[in-house]
Amino acid sequence: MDQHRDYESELREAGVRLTKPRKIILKILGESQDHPDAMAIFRRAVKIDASISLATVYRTMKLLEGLGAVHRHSFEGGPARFEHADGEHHDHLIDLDTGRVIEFHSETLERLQEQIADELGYDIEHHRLELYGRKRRQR
Amino acid sequence: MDQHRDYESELREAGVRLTKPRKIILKILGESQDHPDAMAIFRRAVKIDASISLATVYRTMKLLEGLGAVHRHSFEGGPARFEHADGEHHDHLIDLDTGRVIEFHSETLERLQEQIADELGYDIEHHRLELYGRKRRQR
DNA sequence: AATGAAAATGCAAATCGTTTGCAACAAGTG
DNA sequence: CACTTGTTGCAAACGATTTGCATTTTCATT
Repeated sequence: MDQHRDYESELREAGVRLTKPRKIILKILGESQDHPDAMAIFRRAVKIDASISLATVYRTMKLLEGLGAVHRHSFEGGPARFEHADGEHHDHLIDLDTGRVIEFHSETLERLQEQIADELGYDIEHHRLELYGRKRRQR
Repeated sequence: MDQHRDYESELREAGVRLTKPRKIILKILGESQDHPDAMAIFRRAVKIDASISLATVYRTMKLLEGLGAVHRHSFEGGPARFEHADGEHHDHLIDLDTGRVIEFHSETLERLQEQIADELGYDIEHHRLELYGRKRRQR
């Protein structure tokens, strides 16, 4: 789909102001390939503008989440981590040794979930699938 | 498998003392068909013994989790919820309107997950699959 | 049944991640 | 450039959970 959404325009259209902290956070999210938590975003932001506060990071993440611009993930034992909502839907495999997050997608799996919910008489609003594992040593 | 594990014996074998609070909590867990959180367990426990403290509930849940006697689930937005580890593995469908938790199991789904992890070069330690949905109105 | 060492408890204070009230401030309109 | 309103930074509040510590319990031993 849209590989490079123009979040700044989207925000403006949504009627929210394009402030300095927001621009900086948006930039950071765009450049992040990992899944940073609020504190990590805050630390990166402070390097660009020392006056940014952690509260604003949290407020901005909530705003962006509401606008569908970022996804919030609450992996086991740890603060929420974020990723910008570019790209397509995927699930996550968390490396228990490094904390690294690997994204994957399986259409079969998606359909299977829907089928299961359907059999239980439910419509899925959203779902959460996380695999926690360790790199297989050797081949 | 084991439909009625004798947790009291297991605890003793594990070298932990069978105290009054622990017996009460174990009893509550055994009788709970829902997935109570620490506060709910605490409230039920207080009815049996008014001197129990919330801290002990938390400590006991951590202990039981470590012994594999209970599973801890951190569903979206809310405190951790627990269930005793009887029965077989299953995943959860959370009713967004009522908060009710419905358990389900799919061997196909389990195998699919393993296959995906395998392709990524990982061994799954455990996983978390939660479907969030609403009851389909009508047939 | 009485003894004692070790473990477990209750309480309150501390912690972590996150949210909020409020006065000062900045964005976008005209 | 001024005004209106949204947004910020700060610090205090928050909910869930954990912890330090003095006091109680458990349970193996007498």
